[in-house]
Amino acid sequence: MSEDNAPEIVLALEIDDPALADRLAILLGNIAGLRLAAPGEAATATVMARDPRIMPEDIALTQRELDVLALMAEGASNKLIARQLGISVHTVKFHVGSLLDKLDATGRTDAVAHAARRGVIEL
Amino acid sequence: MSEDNAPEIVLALEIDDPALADRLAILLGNIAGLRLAAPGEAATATVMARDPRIMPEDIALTQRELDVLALMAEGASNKLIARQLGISVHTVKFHVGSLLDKLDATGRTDAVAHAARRGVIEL
DNA sequence: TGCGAAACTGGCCGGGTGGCCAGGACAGAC
DNA sequence: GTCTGTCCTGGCCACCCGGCCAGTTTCGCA
Repeated sequence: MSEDNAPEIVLALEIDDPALADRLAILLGNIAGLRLAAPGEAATATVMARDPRIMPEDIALTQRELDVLALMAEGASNKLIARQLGISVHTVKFHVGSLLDKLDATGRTDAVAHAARRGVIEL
Repeated sequence: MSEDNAPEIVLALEIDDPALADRLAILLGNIAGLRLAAPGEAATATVMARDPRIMPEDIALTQRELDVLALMAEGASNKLIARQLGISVHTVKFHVGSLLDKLDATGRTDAVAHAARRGVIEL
């Protein structure tokens, strides 16, 4: 047992392609000393599709949207963002609306999560 | 088609920690349908070390709080979380309140960002 | 057996959020 | 000129969120 100071390795799958993710999950599912991370669980290592994150430069966010997004990620409210950027709350809402649209998110929390996943912002 | 519609999966290891890389190489080395990439070879997916980010033994979150947190990270509303977990909205709010407190966050967006930063959840 | 922690539920309410409508200023491309 | 896109602003409104009060049950542990 001297060897077993090594704890189980927990692998997180971060793969968009469902087919590939499935195959990997099956292949990696039954290996002693290794298991897949439960959703939301902290992992030892991550399996990612080739080309970590920065896939395309798609999403095309404007500078102002990036400003707003960054502050959103800090947990700032619309009012605070408005004050920070020197614009009105209405304008902030406008940008937030655009972000929800472009990031295909249902709310600001979802927007930040999506953006982080895609590498648009760094948490 | 005996051999498959499913081509071999090639995994690249990008892990700095030699001990961990070794263990993974051994574990992943003998799995049918999967092999490790030769140096420089194009891979299907990559295994990366999780950011050494501050790992938390600290932040003691209860199982229920983790459930709620995971759903929050998906952008779910309190109502949706309640339905998902089969509990009332009030209870969800109760757990969210605890999370904001424990994670030192000002709102749910901030809570998810903090949790992700600290490795409590995977985005 | 009592005690605390965790989980759960309710009501109430001020303020935040997001969707909708409308508009204007200003740049660059056609 | 016209047109398109970005950025900016306003009002209105239904809904959501987070914080406050209160309570119950269930569980393990001392």
